[in-house]
Amino acid sequence: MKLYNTLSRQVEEVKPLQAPKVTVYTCGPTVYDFPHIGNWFTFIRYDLLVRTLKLTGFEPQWVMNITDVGHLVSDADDGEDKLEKGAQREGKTAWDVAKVYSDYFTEGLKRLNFVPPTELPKATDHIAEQITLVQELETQGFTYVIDDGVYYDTSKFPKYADFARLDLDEQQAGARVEVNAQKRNPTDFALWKFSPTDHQRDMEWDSPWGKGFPGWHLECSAMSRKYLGDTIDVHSGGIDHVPVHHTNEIAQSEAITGKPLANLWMHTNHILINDEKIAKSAGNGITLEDIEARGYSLEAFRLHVLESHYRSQSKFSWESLEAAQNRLKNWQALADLRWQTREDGTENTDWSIPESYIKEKLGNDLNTPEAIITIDRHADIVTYIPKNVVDQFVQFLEFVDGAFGLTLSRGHDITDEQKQLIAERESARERKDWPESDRLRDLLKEQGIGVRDTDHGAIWYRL
RNA sequence: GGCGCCUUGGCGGAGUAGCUACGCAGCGGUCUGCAAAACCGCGUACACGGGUGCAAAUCCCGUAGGUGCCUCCA
Repeated sequence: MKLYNTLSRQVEEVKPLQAPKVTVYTCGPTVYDFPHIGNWFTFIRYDLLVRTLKLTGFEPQWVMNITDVGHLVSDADDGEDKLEKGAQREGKTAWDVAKVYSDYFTEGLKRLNFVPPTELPKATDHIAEQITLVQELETQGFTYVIDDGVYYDTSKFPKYADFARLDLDEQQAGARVEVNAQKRNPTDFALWKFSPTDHQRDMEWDSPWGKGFPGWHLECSAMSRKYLGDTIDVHSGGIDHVPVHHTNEIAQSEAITGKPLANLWMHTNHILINDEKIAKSAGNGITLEDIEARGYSLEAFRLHVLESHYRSQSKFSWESLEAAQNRLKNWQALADLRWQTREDGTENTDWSIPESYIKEKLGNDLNTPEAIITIDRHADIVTYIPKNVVDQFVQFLEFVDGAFGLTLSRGHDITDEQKQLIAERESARERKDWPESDRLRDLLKEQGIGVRDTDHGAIWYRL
């Protein structure tokens, strides 16, 4: 199993510390609003990672955090809290908002057929661990206190710029004006923010430094350590996290443990809609509900996600989703051949061949586009399944479902009545009673069943 | 200003050197009772200019355009 490692900027073999166990940490959602499809793109790709690790013989332990603490829009004093803002918008407390959207998210994982993560820890359940972490950093001299909080002094961590290959001096030259003049370095970030004095926050906790709330990078350092130990095998997140969030996580965790936070860092690229990034202000925040409202299945959406490579900046369009849905139908038609086996025939596909090919492609930095072709090819060529290989075929379908998170193997046969209609149509055709055979074909069509005639009889498929 | 990425046919999107994926859409044909499916052919696909190779979409240099991040962000 090979993956591109942001740390080395190269494709590397995954080498877990305690194989076959492999620890995976994913930076999860901030639950202040409905996730848009760009968010789901990312999470589906981590699901793919976990599935592929399983496929290649590993036993993944997958932890994805849920950020349910409201963090400031920026570290500047005038920043707004996303959760509190969401609460204001909906006339609720930040706690209510966090609950609603975190429930929505976990429900979404099920709707999209995710492998259930081993843990889905919430930041608000790990305040004590986060405070401990700040204390450890304080003991080791990495912190300082200013008016609005406890900060991390990035100049004390010499490797700070290494991970993202930042050029701190040049960056400062063109960066926007730093609002907080009390910070020692522009890259310094809050570990613990003090509550404002003029009003009460919905979410705040006592700490050795006063009432407040944790900085937003802190939870990942605290929770990954708690659940997966000092060094994670694969740490994943959106590409936008490289220069700030993950850089800061590394600074926090490695300052304390002296060990690598993760051996391999996987980052997914973002998608574009109409050549623009997804942003609430652009009004292109499409949700799962929008997809379903247009008549597309979430399974088609999942397949659409897998059609592009996770490191490329791919595009979303309704046309592409339509194409994915058609592709899925082709695959479903192939899967439905399991109900239409024949005793005789020379068709003799060895289903272990595409299986190992798909494994090989996925194992090579999750090359889903190439893996997908394999199934297309077979969906084109195979017209029936001999009875004696149906078990192997079903096993292949289960393999595909496991690899891509689909439900091809969970299909069901058509009803006896429908089979009867097909048989009647067959005999009508033998009698050359074309009006009757066309009537029966239309009847089946109304029931969502298409029929096509081959040299070895009629084959049905779902429309 | 800094750090990156990208540019493939009507659309989407693969492809790290040689035989030119795949899905969607179009045209012509074979086949078919009609369909469907499949297959064949077509619309001369690889931003531009150099370079290195017997050979480049694929490697190197440059140009143009686009785009992401540096601020919350998947």
